[in-house]
Amino acid sequence: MSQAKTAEPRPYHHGDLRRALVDAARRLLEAEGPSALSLRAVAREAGVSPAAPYHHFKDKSELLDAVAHEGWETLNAQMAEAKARDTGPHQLTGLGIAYVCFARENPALYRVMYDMVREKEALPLDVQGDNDSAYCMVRDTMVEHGADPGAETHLELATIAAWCGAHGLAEMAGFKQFEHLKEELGGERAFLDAVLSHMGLFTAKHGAC
Amino acid sequence: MSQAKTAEPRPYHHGDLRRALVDAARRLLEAEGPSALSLRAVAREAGVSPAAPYHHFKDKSELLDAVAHEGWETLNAQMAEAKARDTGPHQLTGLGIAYVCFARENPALYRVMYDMVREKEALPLDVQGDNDSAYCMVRDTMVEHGADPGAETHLELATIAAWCGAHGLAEMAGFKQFEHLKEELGGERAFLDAVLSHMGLFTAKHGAC
DNA sequence: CAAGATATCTGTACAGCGCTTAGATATGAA
DNA sequence: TTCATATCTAAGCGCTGTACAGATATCTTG
Repeated sequence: MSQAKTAEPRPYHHGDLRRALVDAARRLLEAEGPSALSLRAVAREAGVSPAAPYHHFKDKSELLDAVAHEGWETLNAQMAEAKARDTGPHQLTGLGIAYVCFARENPALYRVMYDMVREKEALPLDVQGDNDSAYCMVRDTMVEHGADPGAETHLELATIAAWCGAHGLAEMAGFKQFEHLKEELGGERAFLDAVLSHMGLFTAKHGAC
Repeated sequence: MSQAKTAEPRPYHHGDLRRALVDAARRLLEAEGPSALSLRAVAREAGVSPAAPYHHFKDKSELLDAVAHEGWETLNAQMAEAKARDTGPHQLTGLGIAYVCFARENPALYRVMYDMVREKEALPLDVQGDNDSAYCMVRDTMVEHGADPGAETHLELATIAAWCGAHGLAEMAGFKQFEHLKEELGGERAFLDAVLSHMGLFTAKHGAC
């Protein structure tokens, strides 16, 4: 491509309202939670009129899509980092911990991410393709030194099972019923480690969050 | 108690508007999905004014609580039924299947149920108490003939791990990426069976949905 | 049966929401 | 300089959750 005609539209008035809107949304999300994420509130936070966002996003859900997309990118990056940090046999555990820790540290963002996933009924990145999505990272790590390569083990199914467990734990780790367990085990991190190891698909204990 | 003073409030005008509202909500939920569940729409469906529900529910979320509560009761009943149907070594698998099947057959209701759970940050029924909640049922079944009673097995953690896996699968089983797997395995039911069995905590395959 | 207390429901209203439309304004191209 | 176009504002529609005043039906008490 040439330089800056078809590549980037480069807005005029605001500089980059699209960017500013996504940032404002993330700021609101962290400060006030997912229920405060109205289009009008985002526009207010960004200092523009309520109708301005419609020149950059088809509707509200498209804005949330953009926020969620950045969330998935961050999650992918953090999991890649965890994988690079530990190349030993506990890599899978490290990935699981990284996943759950991200969700626990960014609960509002994780909720927006999964709201979008539920609406689309699909994980955000192509599972088939050999891209570097988190899902494929888990699957590949499973091949390298995953669970026992028994006769009945189906790679894709094992990956799905692991993903389901990690997602379930990510959503439920904060439940009040489990607080006594966290104390018993010595903190939330130990609790996450313990539950993941009981899932069988994340084999040993580790330290990577 | 005597007859009808402290027992049931028995409303006057409508007969039992509270009941009618919950039923209307469930009807709307099944017909139009969770996004159509506005308080006004429920009141419309029940044939009363928009303000009428406020004499029976503090606010909208309390109405949804009631709907979700009935959902959990139904789920508990279906799991108890599954447990009674098969008293053999595959009881745990039957419970897992019953859980996921309920969620898959009542997706909108399951969403309302878990929205409430996420908001309260707690499972709906007391996990500690020895009541007959689904959670306790899973735990007890695990004791009776669950996974291997190895040295490192912590009953509560194993139950949580199983619950996380089942919830994850319940939310993700419908994802488009998994359709080719369902075909490969011969239907969604076989897919659910296979993923659950890969979780390790639900041991063998079974037939109970 | 009469009458007052109370629970239930209606009508109306308000602020906030997502979104649309028409018009103003700033920018890039001719 | 002029025009086309991209960007933003102002105003408004129908919807939402919720509050309040008043009407009405039922229960309770005499």
